Amino acid sequence: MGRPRTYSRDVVLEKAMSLFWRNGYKATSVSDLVRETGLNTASMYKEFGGKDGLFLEALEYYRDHVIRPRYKILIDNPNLSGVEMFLRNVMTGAAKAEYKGCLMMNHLAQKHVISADAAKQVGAFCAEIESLIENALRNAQSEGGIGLDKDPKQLASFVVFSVHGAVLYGRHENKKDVIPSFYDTLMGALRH
Amino acid sequence: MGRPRTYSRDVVLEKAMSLFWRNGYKATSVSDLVRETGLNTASMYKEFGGKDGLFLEALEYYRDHVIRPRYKILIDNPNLSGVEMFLRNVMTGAAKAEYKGCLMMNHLAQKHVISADAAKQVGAFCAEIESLIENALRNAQSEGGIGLDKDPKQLASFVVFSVHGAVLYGRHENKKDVIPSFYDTLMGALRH
DNA sequence: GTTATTTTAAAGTGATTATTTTAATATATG
DNA sequence: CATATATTAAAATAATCACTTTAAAATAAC
Repeated sequence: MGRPRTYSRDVVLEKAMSLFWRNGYKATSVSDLVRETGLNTASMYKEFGGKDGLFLEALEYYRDHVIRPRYKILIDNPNLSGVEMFLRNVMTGAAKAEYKGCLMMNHLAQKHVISADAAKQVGAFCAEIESLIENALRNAQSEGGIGLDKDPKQLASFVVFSVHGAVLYGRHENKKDVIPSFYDTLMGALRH
Repeated sequence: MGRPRTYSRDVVLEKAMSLFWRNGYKATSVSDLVRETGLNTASMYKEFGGKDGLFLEALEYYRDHVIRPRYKILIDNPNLSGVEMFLRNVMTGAAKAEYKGCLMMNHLAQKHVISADAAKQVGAFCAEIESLIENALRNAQSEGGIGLDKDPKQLASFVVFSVHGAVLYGRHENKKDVIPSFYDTLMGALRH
């Protein structure tokens, strides 16, 4: 009952995500959000509670619709080749001209500017990837892909650390051509 | 002649730098800046032209007073041990609890929010470090510290890429203990 | 078709944003 | 001591900030 809404929740979240991704939480205003999403101000507060709530849901949307398909590769291939493919994807992505970084990791450099809930979400997101990679590396080790002297947990942290590097380094407009070469250097570090 | 200023330019820049470092450009307001530095609003605009100008000078202050002493180690030791010491410093720094990242690299994730001049400054800063490391690695190669099959320029990019990783990854409050171990993994990647 | 319910459009909220202006204050020079 | 010069304090600016309120509009149930 009542007047039907004219907006699609997913369309709104998709557009809000894009804005937060490109400009960051602080530099994205509520008027930017309502203008770009088409969502009415009152409806935005009714639906998401405010800018913080919309940001939090945009983070979840990003995780579920942008990143989850990307690390499906790690779930389907929980082994060394899964890690290889994942890391190669990250590096080729970061080498693209219009690279925007990662919505989550971008906000690590502005952690105290976002809400505590949002910061927690960012941490959980990175931990989730790290544990997927750890699992893959553990399998890789038992298959002989990486040496028994290695610590899969530590190596998984190192891989995610490298992803963080790509997220920031990929923002340099020059330097784009060298990024894919990091893939080989990193995989060498995993094996040796 | 005229009324003497009651502020010290360096003290103002030091405090402004701290604010921008901790909160980022966008989340640091002019009223924050005048309150914290003690500098009067009118004097701020007279001396620095505005928030953008103050930020730009804070970046320069950071480069000259915070980072330059840190990569003096690369100038005094333009070889493999210089790179080792530099990288170890970065990793132990990023592992500290109160780690704030790098004022310059922090703003890579919010590049379009800062002025074009500031963004250029950030790029030049990273390029400067990269060329110092390249020089050190070139010497390391002729001294036999790293193999002749390696490309010093590419390795230097990889090292700076790793510094970017530390800057972001170091913002995770948990995960602090694993960061120093990345040093060994990275140095292994340089040698092998 | 009335009523209850929900969303919309649009104006209004006070606080904060970066920046400017006005006038008082403090010094160096003549 | 007067004057020129520069910095100060403090008020004023218009724009934007996140957010709220009011009332019109559109539907479902009765």
